Amino acid sequence: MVWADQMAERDADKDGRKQRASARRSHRRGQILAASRKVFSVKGYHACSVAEIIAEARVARGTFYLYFPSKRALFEELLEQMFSQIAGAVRRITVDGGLDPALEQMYGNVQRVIEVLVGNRDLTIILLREAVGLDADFDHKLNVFYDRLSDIIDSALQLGQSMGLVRECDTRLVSHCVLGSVKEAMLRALTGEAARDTDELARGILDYNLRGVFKV
Amino acid sequence: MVWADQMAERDADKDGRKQRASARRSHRRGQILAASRKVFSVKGYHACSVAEIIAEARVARGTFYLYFPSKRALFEELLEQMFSQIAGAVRRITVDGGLDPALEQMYGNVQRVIEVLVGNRDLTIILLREAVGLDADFDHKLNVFYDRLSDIIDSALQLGQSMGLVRECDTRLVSHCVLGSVKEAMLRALTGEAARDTDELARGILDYNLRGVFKV
Amino acid sequence: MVWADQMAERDADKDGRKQRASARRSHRRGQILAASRKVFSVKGYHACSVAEIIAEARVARGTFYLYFPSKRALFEELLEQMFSQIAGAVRRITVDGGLDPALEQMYGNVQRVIEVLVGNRDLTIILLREAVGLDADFDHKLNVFYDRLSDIIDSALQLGQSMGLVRECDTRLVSHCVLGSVKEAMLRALTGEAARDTDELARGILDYNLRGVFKV
Amino acid sequence: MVWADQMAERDADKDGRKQRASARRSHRRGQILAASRKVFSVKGYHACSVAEIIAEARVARGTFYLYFPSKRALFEELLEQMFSQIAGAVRRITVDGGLDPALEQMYGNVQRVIEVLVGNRDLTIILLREAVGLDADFDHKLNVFYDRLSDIIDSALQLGQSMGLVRECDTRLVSHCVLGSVKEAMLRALTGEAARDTDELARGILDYNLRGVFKV
DNA sequence: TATGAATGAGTCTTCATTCAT
DNA sequence: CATGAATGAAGACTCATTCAT
Repeated sequence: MVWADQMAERDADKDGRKQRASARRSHRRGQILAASRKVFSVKGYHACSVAEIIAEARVARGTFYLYFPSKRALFEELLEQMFSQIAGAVRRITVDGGLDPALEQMYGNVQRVIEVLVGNRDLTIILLREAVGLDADFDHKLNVFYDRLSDIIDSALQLGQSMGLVRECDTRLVSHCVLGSVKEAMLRALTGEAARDTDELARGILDYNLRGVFKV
Repeated sequence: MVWADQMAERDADKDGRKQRASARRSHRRGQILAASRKVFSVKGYHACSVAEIIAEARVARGTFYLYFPSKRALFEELLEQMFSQIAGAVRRITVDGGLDPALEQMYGNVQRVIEVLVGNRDLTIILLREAVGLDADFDHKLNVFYDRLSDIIDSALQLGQSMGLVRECDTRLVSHCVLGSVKEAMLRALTGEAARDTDELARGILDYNLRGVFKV
Repeated sequence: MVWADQMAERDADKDGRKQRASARRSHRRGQILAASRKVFSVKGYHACSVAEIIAEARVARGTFYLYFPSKRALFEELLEQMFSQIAGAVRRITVDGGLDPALEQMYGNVQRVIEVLVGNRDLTIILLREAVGLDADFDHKLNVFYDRLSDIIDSALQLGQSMGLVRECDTRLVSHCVLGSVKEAMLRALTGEAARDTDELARGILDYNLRGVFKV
Repeated sequence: MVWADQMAERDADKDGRKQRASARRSHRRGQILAASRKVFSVKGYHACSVAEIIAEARVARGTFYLYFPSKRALFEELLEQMFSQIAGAVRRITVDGGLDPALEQMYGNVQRVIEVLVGNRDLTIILLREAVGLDADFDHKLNVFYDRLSDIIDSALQLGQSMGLVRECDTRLVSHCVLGSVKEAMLRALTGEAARDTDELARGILDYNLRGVFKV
């Protein structure tokens, strides 16, 4: 074997090792992330200690801090995941073509969000139940997130108004109402014992938001 | 002054002292209750220590435990207060006379609740933000409370349906939506910097819930 | 009524008041003393709080400190009572006449002590069980007391030796043994459910101490 | 070095580390146990705080709770040690051969017990002075222990009676006397400044118990 | 990289004692 | 004298984080 080959092989080795190491690395992270998701969703942030997380993850105490700087940071990352997934599911309503797409787009948004929430039951419960009250800084992050969501809703409403679809109203206030109705309905749907059909949920929530409870 | 008079006077004295003592007693309770309401609403249950409460209340550590068996019990009492006030503001819709009273009754409920919430800003924030995640037992209490509210809404919806006022829908789901919309809207209204007009809020929230966002 | 008579009457009044006051005073003390004796003997010094004592005595908190400078001082006084009673029951053996009086004197001592112990069951239990371990200062007092008792026993033994009644032995060591045997036997007798006959106890303990367990 | 060897070595390493860790672990326990033994024997259970124990043990607060669930549990373990050592030193008297072994066996028991007590001076002082009055549950344990000892003495006495060695007497009462005499004599011997010869002590105590104080 | 023993700041709670009425 | 509300020092215990191996 010539020199160059040896080098090449060594590099390959190194890469392999790195990849393996990296895979192991992310594996560890995943272990911890998954375990914490499970534990947090059952007992809540405050009621669950690092000890419980590492026990569930079958990882040593030190290892935990090898991958996460603190319990709080881990929690933040967990929620960050949710943020991006939900954010990814929501798309701004556009009016650049198609027939009556606005409504369909809204429905799509609602359904996609619900799917994300249902698909990440544990994370959703965490997000909806107690992602609040950790400290001022954290609360701020959460507010920003919900503000973003509510902004999207707000602008959709305004768009609807300009299109003559949405009635006269305080869109700011109504966007909060919309957000709240989705949050509560979903939390109930996820924590209730009976599993609900995603589509039905989406349809029910959307109907409520569009038409209210009145007959006419 | 004869013996009987002296006794009577002494008794009066004693009663007077007792009354004053009792007044002081409840005053202290009030001090602590108020201080904790303030502190909890700013920093949250977990982030605030007994030390902070007694500092705010300007009361000694021992005094705290003279009036409340534990930090947790104090918190529970705070929420219990809210529970009863809100519950007291909500009245079941009745149909035993009057013209179109149902709608007015709903409006009255919404407005009264909002008034209670606005009038107890700190408590409301505590209730809406983090009265959750303390422990299983406490969560249960909260759930029971919200269930009761949502039950009241539910039966109002069913009544409305039987009267032909409310459209066909999953009243259970919709009651959660209604509850959620009120919770979120109120939390935003109370934590936002701009104070909002109670009446306007009530009207906006009610409109949203009755008619949805659609024009027609 | 003439002046002198009035004065006399006033003085009598004053005395009467003083006496009554003093009687009340000692009455209060007695109340507290009795209550604490009861409570201490059941739960022990550390396990019983001032709150329990005043509850049992039906006396206000402040009143307690009107009669006793501290919980600890009260306890000391309780034991002091025991000390003097026991000390009063023990008399030095004398040889100044009578036939074989020494033995009878010993028996008398043992029986009188036992009577005191039995007659003050609560105090005895307190004294024998946990009058130890409060703090160095207190332990010292207790040691002094027991040393005095054991000294009395010691000198009785030495006297017995000089009279040819008591065998050759380390009287110091034996005096401790004697003391210990009485303490343990009495504690068992008093805390055991079956009440024992005082005379029988005295006889049994004395026999044991004089003749040991051996037949010959 | 082949793979299997590497693995073996790694395992050996791991084992080695574990063993060392375990050694360290028990070392820490020992440190704390020793420190508490010292502190407790001087100041007593109640008068000594966890702070003092960890100061003496030169260990952090958390470390204490790493090895013992509570101050009380530590204390219990300390006494448990004594229990088993003393219990191990006492053997039932048997009559299945040898010449006059019963007496020698008794002497052996007494001496072995005394050796244990002397060899664990601190623990003995703790046991004899204030292993009482902590709480009902603990007192019970202690009573059970002493009952066991006194039972052993009792049955030895009964055996002695059946063999014609021990005189007619209430063996129950006498067994308490014997126990008490040993307790008191040992406590005095251990807390007195002058160290005493074990053998002399044993002989003195045994003589006292067998023959009493009388000459004949 | 992985481990888990060690750390100590921080928390809640108790209770003997004081003092204004 | 009597009261009991108020005090605050002191205690036991927890748990997120660090670090030597």
